[in-house]
Amino acid sequence: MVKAGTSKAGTKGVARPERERQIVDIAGRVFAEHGYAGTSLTAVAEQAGISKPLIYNYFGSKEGLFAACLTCAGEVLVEVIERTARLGLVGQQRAVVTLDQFYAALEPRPWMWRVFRDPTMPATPEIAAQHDQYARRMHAVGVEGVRELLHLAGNDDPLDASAMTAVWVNVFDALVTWWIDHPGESRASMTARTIRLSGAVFGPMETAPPVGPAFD
Amino acid sequence: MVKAGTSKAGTKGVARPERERQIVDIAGRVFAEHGYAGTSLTAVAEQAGISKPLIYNYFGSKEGLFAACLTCAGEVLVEVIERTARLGLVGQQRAVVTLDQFYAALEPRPWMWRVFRDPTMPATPEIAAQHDQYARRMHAVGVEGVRELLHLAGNDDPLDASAMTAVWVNVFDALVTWWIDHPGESRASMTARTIRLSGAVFGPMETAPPVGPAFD
DNA sequence: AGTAAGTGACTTCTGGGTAAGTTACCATGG
DNA sequence: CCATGGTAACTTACCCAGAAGTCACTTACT
Repeated sequence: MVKAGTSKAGTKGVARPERERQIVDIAGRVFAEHGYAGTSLTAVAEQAGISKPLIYNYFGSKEGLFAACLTCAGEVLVEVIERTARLGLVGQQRAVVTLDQFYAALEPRPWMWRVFRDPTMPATPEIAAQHDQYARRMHAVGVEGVRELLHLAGNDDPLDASAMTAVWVNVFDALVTWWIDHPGESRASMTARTIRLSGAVFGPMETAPPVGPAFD
Repeated sequence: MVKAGTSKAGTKGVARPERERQIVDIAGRVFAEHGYAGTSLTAVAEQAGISKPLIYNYFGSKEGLFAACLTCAGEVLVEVIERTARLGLVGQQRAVVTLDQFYAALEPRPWMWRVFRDPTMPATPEIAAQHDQYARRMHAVGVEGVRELLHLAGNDDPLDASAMTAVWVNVFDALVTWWIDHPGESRASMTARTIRLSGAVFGPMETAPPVGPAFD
């Protein structure tokens, strides 16, 4: 033994699963703020109050840590969008309710959205495949709604539907990002704002949408 | 002298201003693809067919090179948006014409948009101030148009206008990014698509917009 | 000859990743 | 109730590739 008592090694009584959740949450925040490429694991470890090797112990690599964050984000976001789609709403109502559900899901962890859309995420096949899987499922739901809208306007061009879906996703992005930049706003006030803006653009809705808790 | 004739040093007959433009153009492309944080100047130099010290000679640092790209992008984009605003169009027409002008401006250098919105750009005060300056001017123009739209709907909330502007900017972003991802599309086909989508969402326009060359 | 354009070969430092060890918890057997 | 060893949680101190940044030098044009 060397100078017993001076070393700070040794368990702190935190079990692995809890510590992993903790690290993913911190890392997600840092990834969201600086992007994958701009993030150093030293900084993450510092923020999390632990040492770098522990991260490697649990996640294997920087990419592995990002993959964990991506899985966390992807699962939540896909779940929300697919569940909301099953409500069977259409048009403006569908849009507003989906946004409201997103706000609810992102309220505790706003970093999820940024991580999912990080343009600097690693370009490896593993990450790409993982991201693609979630993106496809979300895109499929989005395209379905968009195609219906375009069809009503007499447009069945698949490229138009693709572009329109991109627009729609970015509208989400704008509102979520705006929300992150205005931390004073609650989920409720964001949803109210969404309804006002939607009304200003498309005209007011006939019936109030069934906005409620995240899980009905 | 050491082994005269084997060295590859010496001018290649390219004047500094031209070489600078060249480097900015290449660097812009690389920054756009990998983000500032993910880009190495060695790679840029390689792509440009020159050596790294020349970049440092002309731009001082990696940040300086990025600043040059940002200036280039910011000037062009602000000029487009302010000039288009002066046309005095409103509503749907204004939106479509602005987008068309953006497509025209970005056709030769699509990287400008990505560089301007790079989330990994250096967080130094200099860069932040520079970016802010351009962003403010663009936002101001956007907010002006948006406020009018909202006012017509009886909404004068400044926060609503701010959020709506963010949405509007991201709609741009979506279409430009979609375009970058679909290199087969020309500016003309993008504008046509924009008009179709705008019509599907807001209803067809009464009068055709005056879409023309970048400079009238 | 003077200067602008240009480079090879360095130094330095950051950040991903690792080896080897330290400490606390927890089961057992006495 | 206490020693004792096994394991899981943790750290310090390091390696090393690659990228930022620099220096001394060379070549071509005028």
